[in-house]
Amino acid sequence: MPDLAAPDFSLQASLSSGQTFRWIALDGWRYGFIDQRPVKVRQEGDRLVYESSDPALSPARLRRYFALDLDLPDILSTIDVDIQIHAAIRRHRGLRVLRQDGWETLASFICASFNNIKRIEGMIERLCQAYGDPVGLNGFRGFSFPRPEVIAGASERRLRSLGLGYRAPYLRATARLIADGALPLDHLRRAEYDTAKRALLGCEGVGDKVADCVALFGFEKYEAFPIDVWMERAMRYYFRHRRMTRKGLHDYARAHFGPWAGYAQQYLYHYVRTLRHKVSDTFPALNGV
DNA sequence: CGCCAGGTGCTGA
DNA sequence: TCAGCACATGGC
Repeated sequence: MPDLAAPDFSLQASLSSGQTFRWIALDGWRYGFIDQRPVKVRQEGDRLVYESSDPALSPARLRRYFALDLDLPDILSTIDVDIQIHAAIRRHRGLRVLRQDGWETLASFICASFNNIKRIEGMIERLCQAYGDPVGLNGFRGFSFPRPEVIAGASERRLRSLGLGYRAPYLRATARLIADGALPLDHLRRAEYDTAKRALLGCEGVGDKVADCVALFGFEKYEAFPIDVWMERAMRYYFRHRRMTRKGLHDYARAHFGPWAGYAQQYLYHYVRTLRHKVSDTFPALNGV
């Protein structure tokens, strides 16, 4: 079975930190999709073992998807600037920001707004069952993520029946934008962060937070610093700036962490989400204030 | 049951 | 520019 070098890597932290919604644990493997092709992976020490029936999924392709070409210790050293991020890094070292498909990331995070991860996973799975193509790998049966053209032609009623709620028209409108060529996602990969984010904000259902998630997880914009309710809560204790707006926290964090702020965000997000106690106990500086 | 969730769009100051 | 509000749904 093929494998590749995976130093400074935690598959578990990377797949369970809320950046991707489609990987399934089964028989000691993680099943998912890369380039619409099913693949299974497992970490063994500092090797990543994988299997796919499609030869197009080369070791180089997986290396890129899991960001194993980046020097993680070097990245972490640039964001390790205070005791809170230091604790998050110490706990989840090896977490990497995956390089996911741009369209799938955009569609997924439109569904993710004002929602919880369990339900997001269910919504996306039903979306794939309804509009994707059936694929299999060993005992795994799944569905590819639907192309924008297919979602663009879906009825709002049917999308709502999948549980998308008020996001249904947003998703369809965005799919149409992509299908019509009005938003060329291919260009965004090479664009600057500001340019990419501005373009993404032109989609319905995409505000600051979703645009930052898509820029970071789908278009390699590592300066992006998405602020959801968890990050906002943490940041208010963290930076003692409770009165700042979300935009204020966002700009402050980007300046604080620098060009790899997106990595800092992902470590902090996963850290506060996996604590057993409240965020205010982790960041006690303002207790009683 | 009530509260919460990887927020956004709209409105009115 | 910013605060306040409605919004669908289901997990817990």
